Amino acid sequence: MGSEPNLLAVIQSQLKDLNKSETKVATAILNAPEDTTRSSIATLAASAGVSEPSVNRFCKRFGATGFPDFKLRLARSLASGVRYVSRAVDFSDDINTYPRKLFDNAINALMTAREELPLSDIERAVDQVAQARRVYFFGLGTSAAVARDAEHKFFRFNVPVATHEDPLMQRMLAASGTVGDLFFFISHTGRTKVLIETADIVRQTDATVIALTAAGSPLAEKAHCCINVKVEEDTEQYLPMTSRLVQLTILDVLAAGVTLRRGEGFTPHLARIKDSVKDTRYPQG
Amino acid sequence: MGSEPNLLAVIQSQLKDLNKSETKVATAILNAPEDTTRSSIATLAASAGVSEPSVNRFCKRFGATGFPDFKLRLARSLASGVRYVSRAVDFSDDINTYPRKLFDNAINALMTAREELPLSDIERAVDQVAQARRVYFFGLGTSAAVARDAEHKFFRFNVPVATHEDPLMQRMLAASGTVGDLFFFISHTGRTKVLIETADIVRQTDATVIALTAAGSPLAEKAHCCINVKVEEDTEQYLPMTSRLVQLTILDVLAAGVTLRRGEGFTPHLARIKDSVKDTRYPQG
DNA sequence: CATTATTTGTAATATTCCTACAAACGGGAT
DNA sequence: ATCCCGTTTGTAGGAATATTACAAATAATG
Repeated sequence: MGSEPNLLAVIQSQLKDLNKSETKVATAILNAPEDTTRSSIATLAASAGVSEPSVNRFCKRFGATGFPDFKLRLARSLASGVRYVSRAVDFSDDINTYPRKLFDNAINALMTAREELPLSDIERAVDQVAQARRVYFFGLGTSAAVARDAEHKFFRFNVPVATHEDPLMQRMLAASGTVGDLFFFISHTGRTKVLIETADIVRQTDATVIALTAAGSPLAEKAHCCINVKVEEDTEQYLPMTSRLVQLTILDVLAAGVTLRRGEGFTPHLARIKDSVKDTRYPQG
Repeated sequence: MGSEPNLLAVIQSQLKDLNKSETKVATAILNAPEDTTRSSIATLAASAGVSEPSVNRFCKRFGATGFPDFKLRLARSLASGVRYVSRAVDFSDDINTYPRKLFDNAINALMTAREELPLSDIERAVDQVAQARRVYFFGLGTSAAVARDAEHKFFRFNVPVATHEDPLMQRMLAASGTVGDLFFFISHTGRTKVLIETADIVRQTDATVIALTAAGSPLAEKAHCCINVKVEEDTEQYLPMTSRLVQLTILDVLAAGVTLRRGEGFTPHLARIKDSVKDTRYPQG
């Protein structure tokens, strides 16, 4: 199920390429999207000041099979998070708009990712992690924080785990890889030179490379197993925000997968780890 | 917009109170909710093995005015995040279910948070950060990774920013705080003793304390300004997953807020920082 | 076992939607 | 300006879809 981009946004963006009656229909819908989902084609035609077939043609123009299908898509769009047509925060935003926009973007990214989860890649990655003798999480910049988070998750599986932000350290460790070692690269762009070079070094050993990065990127090419994160983000202009949320969630998925692989007998071990921090906290309530 | 409870969940929960044909309809819908939104009442009636009026009655029983309205509600439910009634991953899950569950949980947490954004707290926090002479991000465990991420975001504002995971270091820095210093505490539970003690130490100075943590927690009490993250998560049994996503997104919001506060003249500065890493990457394409 | 309440289906009706076609409109050439 | 052609828009009839009224069947109760 390829989740389409927000329908309202699409209509908005094509607004100037529409003819007269289509424009009328478009503005009517944009003005009252919620109502549109509840109205009949006759009602909408009336409130737009056009005939019913015009509405029908409008719907087909936007990929629907007809008006009912269009309403369904619209309802989905409205429910699915993003309310603002323009997603980027700009200087005309204020406290009432930009927090929502950012949350909308985050939600949208996760929903998109959810629809296109590379389940087989995930499964292979879980296998690799579950079997690994040692795991390194390497990332730079924003992804370094993600790598750190991964470390916090994966040490629980009784596998030595390490994170390093120092590229030299990363290279040397990469060169020392052997069978059973797993190098887990995290990168939003997949085009960071030093990371790619390091991945290259790993490939000259018997160790395994997993990449959590953009599909088709140079880093993805180097990996034995790549989990593609496809997030449309204007990284050139803004900071990567949503991509790291997706990355973190995918790491959660991997961790859950390894837990399931370990089986029910493993839960006491996890519980012991949890218990160990109990005394560092004030009790609830 | 009061987000109604998930329609599938409602149907599921009332399943045993339904009569024979209603049960048939319910199971048909639960088995193929996506398809249902696309089918006509005749199709659904056939696949459930009942008559059309039975389907219609079923729809009305669940609050819809009729079948089309029901489909609309169903579409909304499907789009709006959580699909599974039970959210926790357990050992009966497999690759086809647990990744989705985890994503559902993440999306749900963000949607919930979006509906209850503490805008005035956010605004105050933005003020504080924008004016600060120096900012420290303190977190432990999972929140340490969040703090690290925050550091990566906020150094761009020409304010000295630091993160420390060492509690002793945190204490000493806390004690050295003066007017203009901002100590930003990040914690899921808000009950971590050492963090709270450190916040206490800050309060004995002229520095400011901001907390990104659970409402009503001991840590929240210590803060001049607290941004409450209300995420229902069974932290006792599982690891905090969704809460850190919300925290990260809120930090994005704060960063955006500070950017807006700095004004349009500040963008060249941000662009310069971005440009500085350009040569570390292979060009796109 | 009869009676009544509930459930379910049939068939007719009402609503909604779509298609074919014709009229109106607009732009370009003579 | 006027004719022609392509596009746009509306009208009207017909098809699909959904709803209602009612009757048959089933289950529940005394």
